[in-house]
Amino acid sequence: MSKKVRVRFAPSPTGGLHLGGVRTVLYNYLFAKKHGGDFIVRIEDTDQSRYVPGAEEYIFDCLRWCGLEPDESVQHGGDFGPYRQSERKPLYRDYAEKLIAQGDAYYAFDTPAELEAMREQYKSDQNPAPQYDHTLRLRMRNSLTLSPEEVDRLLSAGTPHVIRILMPGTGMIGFTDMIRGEVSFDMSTVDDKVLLKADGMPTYHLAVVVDDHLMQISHAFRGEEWLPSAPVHVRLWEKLFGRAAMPEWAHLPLILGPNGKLSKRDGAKYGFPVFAMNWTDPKTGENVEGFRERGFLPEAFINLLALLGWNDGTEKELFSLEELVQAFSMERVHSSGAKFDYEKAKWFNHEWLLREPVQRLAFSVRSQFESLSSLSSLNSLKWEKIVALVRDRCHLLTDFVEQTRYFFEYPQEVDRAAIEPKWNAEKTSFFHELVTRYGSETEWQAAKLEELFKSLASERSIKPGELMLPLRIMLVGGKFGPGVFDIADILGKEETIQRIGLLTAQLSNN
RNA sequence: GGCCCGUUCGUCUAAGGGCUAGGACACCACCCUUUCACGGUGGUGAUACGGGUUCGAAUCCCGUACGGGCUACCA
Repeated sequence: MSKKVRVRFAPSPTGGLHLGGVRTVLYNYLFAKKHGGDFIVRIEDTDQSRYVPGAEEYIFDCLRWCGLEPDESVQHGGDFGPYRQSERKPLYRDYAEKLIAQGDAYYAFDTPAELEAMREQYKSDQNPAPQYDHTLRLRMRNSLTLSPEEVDRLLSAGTPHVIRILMPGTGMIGFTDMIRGEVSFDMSTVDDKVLLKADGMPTYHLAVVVDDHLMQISHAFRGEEWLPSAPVHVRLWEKLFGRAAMPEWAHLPLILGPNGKLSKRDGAKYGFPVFAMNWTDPKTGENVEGFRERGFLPEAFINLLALLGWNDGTEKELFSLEELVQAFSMERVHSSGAKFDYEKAKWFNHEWLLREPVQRLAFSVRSQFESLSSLSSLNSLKWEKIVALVRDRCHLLTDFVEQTRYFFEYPQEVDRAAIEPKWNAEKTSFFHELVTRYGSETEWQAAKLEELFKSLASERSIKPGELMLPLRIMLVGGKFGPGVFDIADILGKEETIQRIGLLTAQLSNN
Protein backbone atom coordinates (compact mmCIF):
# COMPACT_ATOMS: atom_id res chain seq x y z
CA MET A 1 0.00 0.00 0.00
CA SER A 2 1.68 3.15 -1.16
CA LYS A 3 -0.16 5.82 0.76
CA LYS A 4 -0.96 5.96 4.43
CA VAL A 5 -4.03 3.91 5.25
CA ARG A 6 -6.87 6.06 6.50
CA VAL A 7 -10.37 4.65 6.85
CA ARG A 8 -13.52 6.09 8.18
CA PHE A 9 -16.82 5.11 9.70
CA ALA A 10 -19.51 7.65 8.90
CA PRO A 11 -22.69 7.12 10.88
CA SER A 12 -25.62 9.46 10.89
CA PRO A 13 -26.79 10.25 14.42
CA THR A 14 -30.36 9.18 13.90
CA GLY A 15 -30.74 6.33 16.37
CA GLY A 16 -29.18 3.19 17.77
CA LEU A 17 -26.15 1.44 16.35
CA HIS A 18 -27.05 -1.95 15.01
CA LEU A 19 -25.14 -5.14 14.31
CA GLY A 20 -24.24 -4.27 10.76
CA GLY A 21 -22.97 -0.87 11.79
CA VAL A 22 -20.72 -2.33 14.42
CA ARG A 23 -19.36 -4.86 11.98
CA THR A 24 -18.61 -2.09 9.50
CA VAL A 25 -16.74 -0.29 12.27
CA LEU A 26 -14.92 -3.47 13.13
CA TYR A 27 -13.74 -4.18 9.59
CA ASN A 28 -12.64 -0.57 9.25
CA TYR A 29 -10.77 -0.78 12.51
CA LEU A 30 -9.15 -4.12 11.76
CA PHE A 31 -8.03 -3.01 8.33
CA ALA A 32 -6.58 0.23 9.68
CA LYS A 33 -4.71 -1.41 12.53
CA LYS A 34 -3.50 -4.24 10.35
CA HIS A 35 -1.86 -1.72 8.03
CA GLY A 36 -0.71 0.72 10.66
CA GLY A 37 -3.29 3.25 9.58
CA ASP A 38 -5.81 5.55 11.17
CA PHE A 39 -9.46 4.96 11.95
CA ILE A 40 -11.63 8.04 11.72
CA VAL A 41 -15.22 8.58 12.77
CA ARG A 42 -17.08 11.26 10.88
CA ILE A 43 -20.58 12.24 11.86
CA GLU A 44 -22.88 12.51 8.86
CA ASP A 45 -25.53 14.85 10.19
CA THR A 46 -26.49 16.65 7.01
CA ASP A 47 -30.15 15.82 7.42
CA GLN A 48 -31.22 18.15 10.15
CA SER A 49 -34.76 16.89 10.17
CA ARG A 50 -33.57 13.46 11.25
CA TYR A 51 -31.20 14.62 13.95
CA VAL A 52 -31.73 12.80 17.23
CA PRO A 53 -30.24 14.23 20.42
CA GLY A 54 -27.96 11.84 22.21
CA ALA A 55 -27.43 9.54 19.26
CA GLU A 56 -23.93 10.79 18.62
CA GLU A 57 -22.76 10.21 22.20
CA TYR A 58 -24.46 6.86 22.15
CA ILE A 59 -22.47 5.80 19.09
CA PHE A 60 -19.20 6.70 20.76
CA ASP A 61 -20.27 4.86 23.90
CA CYS A 62 -20.89 1.76 21.83
CA LEU A 63 -17.48 1.98 20.21
CA ARG A 64 -15.89 2.40 23.62
CA TRP A 65 -17.71 -0.62 24.96
CA CYS A 66 -16.50 -2.65 21.99
CA GLY A 67 -12.95 -1.46 22.46
CA LEU A 68 -12.84 0.15 19.02
CA GLU A 69 -11.47 3.60 19.78
CA PRO A 70 -11.13 5.98 16.84
CA ASP A 71 -7.88 7.82 16.16
CA GLU A 72 -9.72 10.90 14.98
CA SER A 73 -13.28 12.10 15.62
CA VAL A 74 -15.27 14.87 17.22
CA GLN A 75 -14.36 13.31 20.55
CA HIS A 76 -10.77 12.42 19.77
CA GLY A 77 -9.67 15.44 17.76
CA GLY A 78 -7.36 15.29 14.76
CA ASP A 79 -5.90 17.38 11.96
CA PHE A 80 -8.73 16.93 9.49
CA GLY A 81 -11.68 18.42 11.36
CA PRO A 82 -14.31 19.40 11.82
CA TYR A 83 -15.52 15.82 12.00
CA ARG A 84 -19.17 16.75 11.97
CA GLN A 85 -20.53 17.49 8.52
CA SER A 86 -22.99 20.09 9.71
CA GLU A 87 -19.96 22.11 10.81
CA ARG A 88 -18.43 21.75 7.37
CA LYS A 89 -21.46 23.16 5.59
CA PRO A 90 -19.70 26.18 3.97
CA LEU A 91 -17.23 23.84 2.29
CA TYR A 92 -19.51 21.99 -0.01
CA ARG A 93 -21.17 24.65 -2.14
CA ASP A 94 -17.95 25.54 -3.99
CA TYR A 95 -17.52 21.98 -5.18
CA ALA A 96 -21.08 21.88 -6.43
CA GLU A 97 -20.61 25.18 -8.24
CA LYS A 98 -17.42 23.88 -9.77
CA LEU A 99 -19.33 20.98 -11.22
CA ILE A 100 -21.90 23.34 -12.68
CA ALA A 101 -19.16 25.44 -14.27
CA GLN A 102 -17.79 22.26 -15.83
CA GLY A 103 -21.19 21.25 -17.13
CA ASP A 104 -21.39 18.23 -14.83
CA ALA A 105 -24.20 19.55 -12.65
CA TYR A 106 -27.07 22.04 -12.81
CA TYR A 107 -29.47 24.08 -10.76
CA ALA A 108 -32.95 22.71 -10.33
CA PHE A 109 -35.88 24.78 -9.12
CA ASP A 110 -38.58 22.14 -9.03
CA THR A 111 -40.63 22.30 -5.86
CA PRO A 112 -41.44 19.17 -3.88
CA ALA A 113 -44.97 19.41 -5.24
CA GLU A 114 -43.70 19.57 -8.81
CA LEU A 115 -41.51 16.56 -8.24
CA GLU A 116 -44.46 14.71 -6.81
CA ALA A 117 -46.53 15.68 -9.84
CA MET A 118 -43.79 14.47 -12.17
CA ARG A 119 -43.65 11.08 -10.47
CA GLU A 120 -47.39 10.82 -10.64
CA GLN A 121 -47.55 11.83 -14.29
CA TYR A 122 -44.91 9.44 -15.57
CA LYS A 123 -45.71 6.54 -13.31
CA SER A 124 -46.77 3.40 -15.15
CA ASP A 125 -46.81 -0.34 -14.70
CA GLN A 126 -43.56 -0.55 -16.61
CA ASN A 127 -42.03 2.24 -14.62
CA PRO A 128 -43.54 2.53 -11.15
CA ALA A 129 -40.81 4.87 -9.91
CA PRO A 130 -39.87 7.50 -12.50
CA GLN A 131 -36.46 9.02 -11.96
CA TYR A 132 -35.18 12.54 -12.48
CA ASP A 133 -32.78 11.49 -15.23
CA HIS A 134 -31.72 12.15 -18.81
CA THR A 135 -35.10 11.15 -20.12
CA LEU A 136 -36.97 13.66 -17.97
CA ARG A 137 -34.68 16.46 -16.96
CA LEU A 138 -35.45 18.50 -20.04
CA ARG A 139 -39.09 18.62 -19.03
CA MET A 140 -38.32 20.03 -15.59
CA ARG A 141 -37.53 23.49 -14.28
CA ASN A 142 -33.76 23.71 -14.15
CA SER A 143 -30.79 25.56 -15.59
CA LEU A 144 -30.85 23.20 -18.53
CA THR A 145 -34.33 24.23 -19.63
CA LEU A 146 -34.52 27.80 -18.38
CA SER A 147 -32.77 30.68 -20.10
CA PRO A 148 -29.55 31.90 -18.44
CA GLU A 149 -31.28 35.18 -17.68
CA GLU A 150 -34.15 33.44 -15.98
CA VAL A 151 -31.76 31.30 -13.97
CA ASP A 152 -29.84 34.38 -12.85
CA ARG A 153 -33.05 36.09 -11.91
CA LEU A 154 -34.26 33.14 -9.85
CA LEU A 155 -30.89 32.75 -8.17
CA SER A 156 -30.52 36.40 -7.24
CA ALA A 157 -34.11 36.43 -5.98
CA GLY A 158 -33.09 33.71 -3.56
CA THR A 159 -35.42 31.14 -5.04
CA PRO A 160 -35.08 27.78 -3.28
CA HIS A 161 -33.15 25.38 -5.45
CA VAL A 162 -30.98 22.32 -5.40
CA ILE A 163 -27.95 21.32 -7.40
CA ARG A 164 -28.17 18.04 -9.26
CA ILE A 165 -25.44 15.96 -10.85
CA LEU A 166 -25.81 15.58 -14.60
CA MET A 167 -25.41 11.92 -15.41
CA PRO A 168 -24.57 11.22 -19.06
CA GLY A 169 -27.25 9.49 -21.11
CA THR A 170 -24.76 7.02 -22.50
CA GLY A 171 -21.67 5.13 -21.49
CA MET A 172 -20.60 2.81 -18.72
CA ILE A 173 -18.97 3.59 -15.43
CA GLY A 174 -17.37 1.14 -13.06
CA PHE A 175 -14.74 0.48 -10.48
CA THR A 176 -12.96 -2.37 -8.76
CA ASP A 177 -14.54 -3.34 -5.48
CA MET A 178 -12.16 -5.02 -3.03
CA ILE A 179 -14.76 -7.66 -2.29
CA ARG A 180 -16.71 -8.01 -5.53
CA GLY A 181 -14.16 -7.28 -8.19
CA GLU A 182 -15.25 -5.33 -11.26
CA VAL A 183 -18.63 -3.68 -10.91
CA SER A 184 -20.08 -1.56 -13.68
CA PHE A 185 -23.20 0.43 -14.41
CA ASP A 186 -24.87 1.88 -17.46
CA MET A 187 -24.88 5.59 -16.71
CA SER A 188 -28.14 6.11 -18.53
CA THR A 189 -29.88 4.13 -15.79
CA VAL A 190 -28.55 6.35 -13.03
CA ASP A 191 -30.63 9.36 -12.03
CA ASP A 192 -29.50 12.94 -11.47
CA LYS A 193 -29.05 12.76 -7.72
CA VAL A 194 -29.35 15.92 -5.66
CA LEU A 195 -25.91 17.06 -4.52
CA LEU A 196 -26.76 20.20 -2.62
CA LYS A 197 -30.11 20.60 -0.92
CA ALA A 198 -32.25 23.70 -0.80
CA ASP A 199 -31.10 24.40 2.74
CA GLY A 200 -27.52 24.54 1.53
CA MET A 201 -26.54 21.25 3.10
CA PRO A 202 -24.91 18.65 0.92
CA THR A 203 -26.52 15.27 0.47
CA TYR A 204 -24.59 12.17 1.40
CA HIS A 205 -23.43 11.84 -2.21
CA LEU A 206 -21.55 15.11 -2.33
CA ALA A 207 -20.41 15.07 1.27
CA VAL A 208 -18.93 11.60 1.18
CA VAL A 209 -16.79 12.40 -1.83
CA VAL A 210 -15.65 15.82 -0.68
CA ASP A 211 -14.90 14.70 2.85
CA ASP A 212 -13.19 11.47 1.86
CA HIS A 213 -10.95 13.61 -0.31
CA LEU A 214 -10.30 16.31 2.27
CA MET A 215 -9.69 13.77 4.99
CA GLN A 216 -7.38 11.79 2.71
CA ILE A 217 -9.32 8.57 3.08
CA SER A 218 -7.46 5.73 1.37
CA HIS A 219 -10.06 2.97 1.65
CA ALA A 220 -13.79 3.43 1.87
CA PHE A 221 -15.85 0.61 3.38
CA ARG A 222 -19.60 0.69 3.68
CA GLY A 223 -22.63 -1.56 3.50
CA GLU A 224 -23.79 -3.17 0.30
CA GLU A 225 -26.90 -1.00 0.30
CA TRP A 226 -24.65 1.76 -1.08
CA LEU A 227 -23.63 -0.14 -4.17
CA PRO A 228 -26.41 1.29 -6.38
CA SER A 229 -25.26 4.84 -5.72
CA ALA A 230 -21.59 4.06 -6.25
CA PRO A 231 -21.65 5.21 -9.89
CA VAL A 232 -22.64 8.68 -8.68
CA HIS A 233 -19.72 8.75 -6.29
CA VAL A 234 -17.24 7.47 -8.84
CA ARG A 235 -18.47 10.07 -11.30
CA LEU A 236 -17.99 12.80 -8.69
CA TRP A 237 -14.49 11.62 -7.99
CA GLU A 238 -13.69 11.72 -11.68
CA LYS A 239 -15.03 15.22 -12.12
CA LEU A 240 -13.84 16.74 -8.86
CA PHE A 241 -10.53 15.23 -7.82
CA GLY A 242 -9.54 12.79 -10.50
CA ARG A 243 -9.93 9.09 -10.47
CA ALA A 244 -6.40 8.42 -9.33
CA ALA A 245 -7.14 10.07 -6.01
CA MET A 246 -10.22 7.95 -5.35
CA PRO A 247 -10.08 5.58 -2.38
CA GLU A 248 -10.45 1.88 -2.89
CA TRP A 249 -13.99 0.78 -2.25
CA ALA A 250 -15.30 -2.25 -0.45
CA HIS A 251 -19.02 -2.87 -0.18
CA LEU A 252 -19.62 -5.13 2.78
CA PRO A 253 -22.29 -7.81 2.60
CA LEU A 254 -25.40 -7.22 4.66
CA ILE A 255 -26.20 -8.91 7.91
CA LEU A 256 -29.67 -10.30 7.50
CA GLY A 257 -32.41 -11.04 9.95
CA PRO A 258 -34.86 -13.90 9.54
CA ASN A 259 -36.60 -11.81 6.86
CA GLY A 260 -33.95 -9.89 5.00
CA LYS A 261 -32.17 -6.77 6.10
CA LEU A 262 -31.95 -6.47 9.85
CA SER A 263 -34.20 -3.82 11.28
CA LYS A 264 -34.61 -2.65 14.82
CA ARG A 265 -38.02 -4.24 14.93
CA ASP A 266 -36.50 -7.69 14.44
CA GLY A 267 -35.20 -7.65 17.98
CA ALA A 268 -38.57 -7.58 19.59
CA LYS A 269 -40.00 -9.91 16.97
CA TYR A 270 -37.42 -12.67 17.07
CA GLY A 271 -36.14 -12.41 20.59
CA PHE A 272 -32.61 -11.20 20.09
CA PRO A 273 -31.06 -7.74 20.32
CA VAL A 274 -30.08 -5.83 17.21
CA PHE A 275 -28.32 -2.85 18.78
CA ALA A 276 -24.96 -2.87 20.51
CA MET A 277 -26.35 -1.23 23.62
CA ASN A 278 -29.80 -0.31 24.87
CA TRP A 279 -31.23 2.61 22.96
CA THR A 280 -34.16 4.76 23.94
CA ASP A 281 -35.54 7.10 21.35
CA PRO A 282 -35.89 10.48 23.05
CA LYS A 283 -38.92 11.40 20.96
CA THR A 284 -40.99 8.27 20.93
CA GLY A 285 -39.63 6.77 24.13
CA GLU A 286 -39.31 3.51 22.26
CA ASN A 287 -36.73 1.24 23.83
CA VAL A 288 -34.63 -1.23 21.87
CA GLU A 289 -32.51 -3.76 23.64
CA GLY A 290 -28.75 -4.02 23.22
CA PHE A 291 -26.29 -6.89 23.29
CA ARG A 292 -24.53 -5.38 26.27
CA GLU A 293 -27.64 -5.39 28.41
CA ARG A 294 -28.61 -8.82 27.19
CA GLY A 295 -25.46 -10.07 28.86
CA PHE A 296 -22.86 -10.25 26.13
CA LEU A 297 -19.19 -9.63 26.74
CA PRO A 298 -17.70 -7.13 24.30
CA GLU A 299 -15.01 -9.66 23.37
CA ALA A 300 -17.66 -12.14 22.32
CA PHE A 301 -19.71 -9.54 20.49
CA ILE A 302 -16.71 -8.46 18.44
CA ASN A 303 -15.68 -12.03 17.82
CA LEU A 304 -19.04 -13.19 16.53
CA LEU A 305 -19.45 -10.14 14.34
CA ALA A 306 -16.03 -10.63 12.78
CA LEU A 307 -16.89 -14.20 11.85
CA LEU A 308 -20.14 -13.16 10.21
CA GLY A 309 -18.79 -12.76 6.72
CA TRP A 310 -15.12 -13.39 7.30
CA ASN A 311 -12.83 -16.21 8.39
CA ASP A 312 -9.10 -16.71 8.36
CA GLY A 313 -9.20 -19.83 6.20
CA THR A 314 -8.48 -22.18 9.07
CA GLU A 315 -10.96 -23.73 11.47
CA LYS A 316 -10.19 -21.21 14.19
CA GLU A 317 -13.30 -19.41 15.39
CA LEU A 318 -12.31 -17.80 18.65
CA PHE A 319 -10.34 -14.61 18.16
CA SER A 320 -9.40 -11.79 20.47
CA LEU A 321 -9.33 -8.28 19.00
CA GLU A 322 -5.54 -8.47 18.78
CA GLU A 323 -5.74 -11.79 16.97
CA LEU A 324 -8.32 -10.38 14.58
CA VAL A 325 -6.04 -7.47 13.73
CA GLN A 326 -3.31 -9.96 12.92
CA ALA A 327 -5.44 -12.33 10.88
CA PHE A 328 -7.78 -9.95 9.10
CA SER A 329 -7.73 -9.42 5.38
CA MET A 330 -10.34 -7.86 3.13
CA GLU A 331 -9.73 -10.56 0.53
CA ARG A 332 -11.33 -13.11 2.79
CA VAL A 333 -14.49 -11.12 3.37
CA HIS A 334 -17.49 -12.78 1.77
CA SER A 335 -19.54 -11.28 -0.96
CA SER A 336 -22.83 -12.78 0.15
CA GLY A 337 -25.04 -11.69 3.00
CA ALA A 338 -25.10 -13.60 6.27
CA LYS A 339 -28.15 -14.44 8.27
CA PHE A 340 -27.66 -13.70 11.95
CA ASP A 341 -27.83 -16.80 14.15
CA TYR A 342 -28.60 -15.96 17.74
CA GLU A 343 -27.87 -19.48 18.98
CA LYS A 344 -24.37 -19.30 17.64
CA ALA A 345 -23.99 -15.84 19.10
CA LYS A 346 -24.76 -17.26 22.53
CA TRP A 347 -22.19 -19.98 21.98
CA PHE A 348 -19.54 -17.37 21.28
CA ASN A 349 -20.43 -15.61 24.49
CA HIS A 350 -20.30 -18.85 26.42
CA GLU A 351 -16.82 -19.53 25.12
CA TRP A 352 -15.69 -16.09 26.20
CA LEU A 353 -17.33 -16.54 29.57
CA LEU A 354 -15.12 -19.58 30.06
CA ARG A 355 -11.95 -17.86 28.89
CA GLU A 356 -12.37 -14.71 30.90
CA PRO A 357 -10.19 -14.48 34.03
CA VAL A 358 -12.44 -15.26 37.02
CA GLN A 359 -11.68 -12.01 38.70
CA ARG A 360 -12.78 -9.94 35.74
CA LEU A 361 -15.76 -12.14 35.04
CA ALA A 362 -16.88 -11.89 38.65
CA PHE A 363 -16.72 -8.13 38.38
CA SER A 364 -18.70 -8.03 35.12
CA VAL A 365 -21.39 -10.31 36.46
CA ARG A 366 -21.65 -8.42 39.70
CA SER A 367 -22.35 -5.16 37.95
CA GLN A 368 -24.88 -7.01 35.86
CA PHE A 369 -27.20 -7.53 38.80
CA GLU A 370 -26.84 -5.13 41.63
CA SER A 371 -30.43 -5.97 42.41
CA LEU A 372 -29.56 -8.80 44.73
CA SER A 373 -29.00 -6.85 47.90
CA SER A 374 -27.27 -9.64 49.77
CA LEU A 375 -24.63 -9.52 47.06
CA SER A 376 -23.20 -6.28 48.32
CA SER A 377 -22.29 -7.79 51.66
CA LEU A 378 -20.62 -10.78 50.07
CA ASN A 379 -16.85 -10.75 50.04
CA SER A 380 -15.37 -10.83 46.58
CA LEU A 381 -13.30 -13.96 47.10
CA LYS A 382 -16.41 -15.94 47.86
CA TRP A 383 -18.19 -14.37 44.94
CA GLU A 384 -15.38 -15.37 42.59
CA LYS A 385 -15.62 -18.90 43.89
CA ILE A 386 -19.32 -18.98 43.10
CA VAL A 387 -18.84 -17.53 39.64
CA ALA A 388 -16.12 -20.06 38.84
CA LEU A 389 -18.43 -22.85 39.99
CA VAL A 390 -21.40 -21.95 37.78
CA ARG A 391 -19.88 -20.36 34.68
CA ASP A 392 -20.04 -23.66 32.77
CA ARG A 393 -23.80 -23.42 32.91
CA CYS A 394 -24.11 -19.85 31.63
CA HIS A 395 -24.32 -18.45 28.14
CA LEU A 396 -25.08 -14.86 29.05
CA LEU A 397 -24.00 -12.68 31.92
CA THR A 398 -27.64 -12.48 32.90
CA ASP A 399 -27.81 -16.27 33.28
CA PHE A 400 -25.77 -15.93 36.43
CA VAL A 401 -28.79 -14.56 38.25
CA GLU A 402 -30.74 -17.80 38.11
CA GLN A 403 -27.61 -19.88 38.50
CA THR A 404 -26.48 -18.23 41.70
CA ARG A 405 -29.44 -16.76 43.48
CA TYR A 406 -29.94 -19.73 45.82
CA PHE A 407 -26.59 -18.82 47.34
CA PHE A 408 -28.11 -15.58 48.59
CA GLU A 409 -31.67 -16.40 49.42
CA TYR A 410 -33.85 -19.36 50.19
CA PRO A 411 -34.97 -20.89 46.86
CA GLN A 412 -38.14 -19.23 45.60
CA GLU A 413 -39.41 -22.44 44.16
CA VAL A 414 -38.68 -25.84 45.61
CA ASP A 415 -39.19 -28.83 43.38
CA ARG A 416 -40.67 -31.06 46.05
CA ALA A 417 -42.32 -33.24 43.44
CA ALA A 418 -38.91 -34.55 42.53
CA ILE A 419 -38.41 -36.21 45.90
CA GLU A 420 -41.78 -36.41 47.61
CA PRO A 421 -42.95 -39.70 46.06
CA LYS A 422 -39.92 -41.57 47.36
CA TRP A 423 -39.77 -39.88 50.72
CA ASN A 424 -40.02 -42.07 53.86
CA ALA A 425 -39.39 -42.16 57.56
CA GLU A 426 -35.85 -43.47 57.11
CA LYS A 427 -34.98 -40.40 55.11
CA THR A 428 -36.53 -38.12 57.68
CA SER A 429 -34.44 -39.78 60.31
CA PHE A 430 -31.32 -39.60 58.17
CA PHE A 431 -31.60 -35.89 57.63
CA HIS A 432 -32.40 -35.25 61.28
CA GLU A 433 -29.19 -36.99 62.20
CA LEU A 434 -27.31 -35.22 59.40
CA VAL A 435 -28.33 -31.89 60.85
CA THR A 436 -26.97 -32.95 64.20
CA ARG A 437 -23.66 -34.13 62.82
CA TYR A 438 -23.21 -31.14 60.55
CA GLY A 439 -24.04 -28.96 63.52
CA SER A 440 -21.11 -30.25 65.50
CA GLU A 441 -18.71 -30.16 62.57
CA THR A 442 -15.96 -27.58 62.99
CA GLU A 443 -14.16 -28.14 59.72
CA TRP A 444 -16.79 -26.81 57.27
CA GLN A 445 -15.39 -27.90 53.96
CA ALA A 446 -16.79 -29.77 50.95
CA ALA A 447 -14.75 -32.97 51.18
CA LYS A 448 -15.44 -33.26 54.88
CA LEU A 449 -19.17 -32.74 54.41
CA GLU A 450 -19.28 -35.41 51.75
CA GLU A 451 -17.44 -37.82 54.00
CA LEU A 452 -19.85 -37.26 56.89
CA PHE A 453 -22.80 -37.63 54.58
CA LYS A 454 -21.59 -40.91 53.12
CA SER A 455 -20.60 -42.51 56.33
CA LEU A 456 -23.97 -41.75 57.82
CA ALA A 457 -25.64 -43.16 54.73
CA SER A 458 -23.75 -46.39 55.04
CA GLU A 459 -24.53 -46.62 58.77
CA ARG A 460 -28.20 -46.42 57.87
CA SER A 461 -27.77 -48.74 54.86
CA ILE A 462 -29.24 -46.24 52.47
CA LYS A 463 -27.68 -45.80 49.05
CA PRO A 464 -26.15 -42.33 48.79
CA GLY A 465 -27.88 -41.96 45.44
CA GLU A 466 -31.21 -42.00 47.26
CA LEU A 467 -30.16 -39.08 49.38
CA MET A 468 -28.14 -36.86 47.08
CA LEU A 469 -31.09 -35.51 45.17
CA PRO A 470 -33.09 -34.67 48.30
CA LEU A 471 -30.10 -32.82 49.68
CA ARG A 472 -29.77 -30.89 46.43
CA ILE A 473 -33.43 -29.94 46.42
CA MET A 474 -33.14 -28.78 50.01
CA LEU A 475 -30.21 -26.51 49.26
CA VAL A 476 -30.85 -25.44 45.67
CA GLY A 477 -34.55 -25.92 45.12
CA GLY A 478 -34.13 -27.68 41.81
CA LYS A 479 -32.24 -30.26 39.83
CA PHE A 480 -29.36 -28.10 38.72
CA GLY A 481 -26.13 -26.52 39.84
CA PRO A 482 -22.64 -27.63 40.79
CA GLY A 483 -21.77 -30.39 43.24
CA VAL A 484 -23.99 -30.30 46.35
CA PHE A 485 -21.16 -30.37 48.82
CA ASP A 486 -19.46 -27.47 47.11
CA ILE A 487 -22.70 -25.60 47.48
CA ALA A 488 -23.05 -26.50 51.15
CA ASP A 489 -19.46 -25.42 51.65
CA ILE A 490 -20.16 -21.95 50.30
CA LEU A 491 -23.59 -21.68 51.88
CA GLY A 492 -22.01 -22.12 55.29
CA LYS A 493 -22.95 -24.16 58.27
CA GLU A 494 -25.85 -22.20 59.59
CA GLU A 495 -27.67 -21.74 56.30
CA THR A 496 -27.10 -25.34 55.20
CA ILE A 497 -28.45 -26.77 58.41
CA GLN A 498 -31.40 -24.46 58.32
CA ARG A 499 -32.39 -25.44 54.77
CA ILE A 500 -32.03 -29.15 55.45
CA GLY A 501 -34.07 -28.85 58.62
CA LEU A 502 -36.79 -26.82 57.00
CA LEU A 503 -37.55 -29.11 54.10
CA THR A 504 -37.12 -32.26 56.18
CA ALA A 505 -39.78 -30.98 58.54
CA GLN A 506 -42.12 -30.15 55.68
CA LEU A 507 -41.70 -33.52 54.02
CA SER A 508 -42.14 -35.54 57.19
CA ASN A 509 -45.38 -33.75 58.01
CA ASN A 510 -47.09 -34.98 54.87
C1' G B 1 -41.15 -2.57 -13.13
C1' G B 2 -35.79 -0.94 -13.72
C1' C B 3 -30.72 -1.28 -11.95
C1' C B 4 -27.17 -3.83 -8.94
C1' C B 5 -25.38 -7.81 -5.76
C1' G B 6 -25.66 -12.72 -4.32
C1' U B 7 -26.70 -18.56 -4.13
C1' U B 8 -22.29 -25.20 -0.42
C1' C B 9 -25.87 -28.96 5.50
C1' G B 10 -31.62 -25.41 9.17
C1' U B 11 -27.54 -21.33 10.33
C1' C B 12 -22.18 -19.43 9.91
C1' U B 13 -18.64 -21.34 6.72
C1' A B 14 -13.92 -24.53 4.31
C1' A B 15 -12.55 -26.58 -0.33
C1' G B 16 -10.49 -20.86 -5.47
C1' G B 17 -10.46 -27.83 -11.93
C1' G B 18 -8.69 -33.62 -9.29
C1' C B 19 -9.85 -37.60 -2.73
C1' U B 20 -15.96 -40.79 0.79
C1' A B 21 -17.51 -32.08 -0.14
C1' G B 22 -14.27 -30.56 5.86
C1' G B 23 -15.39 -27.68 10.47
C1' A B 24 -18.58 -24.86 13.93
C1' C B 25 -23.65 -23.71 16.06
C1' A B 26 -28.24 -26.17 16.64
C1' C B 27 -30.49 -31.15 16.85
C1' C B 28 -30.27 -36.65 18.07
C1' A B 29 -27.73 -40.97 20.45
C1' C B 30 -24.07 -42.90 23.62
C1' C B 31 -20.03 -42.12 27.33
C1' C B 32 -18.59 -39.21 31.64
C1' U B 33 -21.31 -37.13 35.79
C1' U B 34 -25.32 -40.10 42.45
C1' U B 35 -28.45 -33.17 39.62
C1' C B 36 -27.84 -29.58 35.62
C1' A B 37 -24.02 -28.26 32.74
C1' C B 38 -18.83 -28.74 30.81
C1' G B 39 -16.21 -32.41 28.24
C1' G B 40 -15.69 -36.85 24.94
C1' U B 41 -17.42 -40.20 20.89
C1' G B 42 -20.74 -40.96 16.99
C1' G B 43 -25.01 -39.59 13.90
C1' U B 44 -28.84 -36.90 10.76
C1' G B 45 -27.89 -33.00 7.22
C1' A B 46 -25.56 -29.17 1.59
C1' U B 47 -22.94 -27.79 -3.68
C1' A B 48 -30.72 -24.23 -6.43
C1' C B 49 -31.84 -25.98 -11.64
C1' G B 50 -30.50 -26.52 -16.94
C1' G B 51 -26.92 -26.14 -20.50
C1' G B 52 -21.95 -25.67 -21.99
C1' U B 53 -15.96 -25.70 -21.50
C1' U B 54 -12.82 -29.93 -19.75
C1' C B 55 -10.05 -36.39 -19.28
C1' G B 56 -12.23 -34.24 -14.88
C1' A B 57 -16.62 -28.78 -12.34
C1' A B 58 -19.00 -26.88 -5.80
C1' U B 59 -15.03 -24.32 -8.38
C1' C B 60 -14.83 -21.35 -15.21
C1' C B 61 -18.91 -19.45 -18.96
C1' C B 62 -24.21 -18.79 -20.36
C1' G B 63 -29.35 -19.12 -19.19
C1' U B 64 -33.36 -19.95 -15.61
C1' A B 65 -35.12 -19.90 -10.76
C1' C B 66 -34.78 -18.07 -6.04
C1' G B 67 -32.96 -14.54 -2.29
C1' G B 68 -31.34 -9.63 -1.08
C1' G B 69 -30.39 -4.39 -1.80
C1' C B 70 -31.43 0.30 -4.18
C1' U B 71 -34.96 3.12 -6.82
C1' A B 72 -36.10 10.75 -1.45
C1' C B 73 -33.92 17.82 -1.34
C1' C B 74 -32.60 9.94 4.15
C1' A B 75 -28.21 8.12 5.24
